Amino acid sequence: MGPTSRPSTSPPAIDPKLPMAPQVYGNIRQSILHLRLMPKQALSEKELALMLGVSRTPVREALIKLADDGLVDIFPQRGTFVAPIRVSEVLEAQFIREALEVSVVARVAERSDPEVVARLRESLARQKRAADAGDPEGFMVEDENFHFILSASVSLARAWKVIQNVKGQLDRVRIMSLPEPGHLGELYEQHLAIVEAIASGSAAAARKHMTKHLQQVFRTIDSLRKQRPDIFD
Amino acid sequence: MGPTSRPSTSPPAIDPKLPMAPQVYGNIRQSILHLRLMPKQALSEKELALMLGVSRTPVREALIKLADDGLVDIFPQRGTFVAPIRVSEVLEAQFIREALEVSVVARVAERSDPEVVARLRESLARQKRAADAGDPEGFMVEDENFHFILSASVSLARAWKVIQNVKGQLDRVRIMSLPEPGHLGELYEQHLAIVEAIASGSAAAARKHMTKHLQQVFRTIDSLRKQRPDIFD
DNA sequence: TCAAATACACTACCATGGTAGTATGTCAAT
DNA sequence: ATTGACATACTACCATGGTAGTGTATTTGA
Repeated sequence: MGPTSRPSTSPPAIDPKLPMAPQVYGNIRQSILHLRLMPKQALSEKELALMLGVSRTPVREALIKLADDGLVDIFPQRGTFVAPIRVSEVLEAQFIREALEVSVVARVAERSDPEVVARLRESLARQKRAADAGDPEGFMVEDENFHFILSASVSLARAWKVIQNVKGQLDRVRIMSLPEPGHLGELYEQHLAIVEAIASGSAAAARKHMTKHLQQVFRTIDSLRKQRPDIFD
Repeated sequence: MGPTSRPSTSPPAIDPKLPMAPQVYGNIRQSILHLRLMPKQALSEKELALMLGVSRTPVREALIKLADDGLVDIFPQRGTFVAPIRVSEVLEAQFIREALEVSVVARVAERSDPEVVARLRESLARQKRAADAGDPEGFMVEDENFHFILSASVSLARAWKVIQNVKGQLDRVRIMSLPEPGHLGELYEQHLAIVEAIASGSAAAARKHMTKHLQQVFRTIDSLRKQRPDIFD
């Protein structure tokens, strides 16, 4: 691989000027979500600290937060392990996310702010480009941004934080299914329908389309359990 | 105060056999919610560690988690402070809680499990006793339990965790308003209506009554802002 | 050969010392 | 009287050593 080629998802380097703990958290989290750290794999504070070039304290703090997210299991005095993909927890994360995002998008549709709609349409354009180019990584980033715009536009920062946290349980299956042919286009169409509902000021339609969009993950889980039964509970 | 009198809410003692960090977290959290630690008050790792008889590490970990809950503000290299009651954050917490609990109770009503209804009625009986006795502390405990039963009965442990976390923002105002005359009875009646809806299997009615119940806090905020403007942002 | 006892390597947890960064109060210079 | 430099006293953050508890391999007993 030449210096110009971008690794599929390189773990971001650690900046010694910034607080270490959040960076370590983000780094490990991304590694788990992208399955560089495989489910059930043992993680050791000492080893991670060595790899990331920091001491054990920020690593420990990061692992505690990841345990809170349900992405790692900490067994006191025994060890810390990447959490297996537990279907029940994925479904519960979906339930929580759906409850929140549907409520959020309803509020967005009630306001139906043209400036917000414009920003959403810009995001849609970028999504279309990524989908047409067959760029799952790029699409993923813009997908995140799309959903962020919704929460932020109605000043629900905390809701976004909660969604982000529980979404970790969903992202591992979502990321694995992204490369499937036609999938990106499907997601784009669903986003489009949501924006149209918002633009028309119909909270009920926005709710409906968001619900359908988020329940897409059910199909993803089914197909994935057949292909990769090894990484489930 | 004699040895038989129970302090209104004594901070639970630290058990050296159990993991310290969660105990410290719970202890400080309760102190904040019950306003023994006042908004904007400075907290120092060292001082808290000394008071609780533990080292600074578990205190630090507890404070990090409390910062995540929005109950303390950590300013790196400057200090940690009990978060003021920010109305915008209280309202957002209400939004999140409402979205989740309404979805939960709808699911509970869809199932309408008689065994669950029976457990809810038992909780109602205990609430009534506490309300009639004018025991806000006892009512509060049973209130928590009531809402816990709802989430647990449909196997939504994570949802309960999320609700608990964001509810911290609401509890400070809720706890202050509990002693108001007639308030306990009101809450009891609202709980009762919710249980009736569940028993009749009407998800729509359950949603409606839960929404109304949770929006009670709006009135609480209004009256409290007039009485105690000092503790708001 | 097999079971119980032991030693070992490993863990997360807690305690504590060092460091860089920030606020405040003191004092000199203008 | 006001401003600037400097010393001091804090802070959160990170590094690291010690400890009790846990699995596993090894040895010891028959």
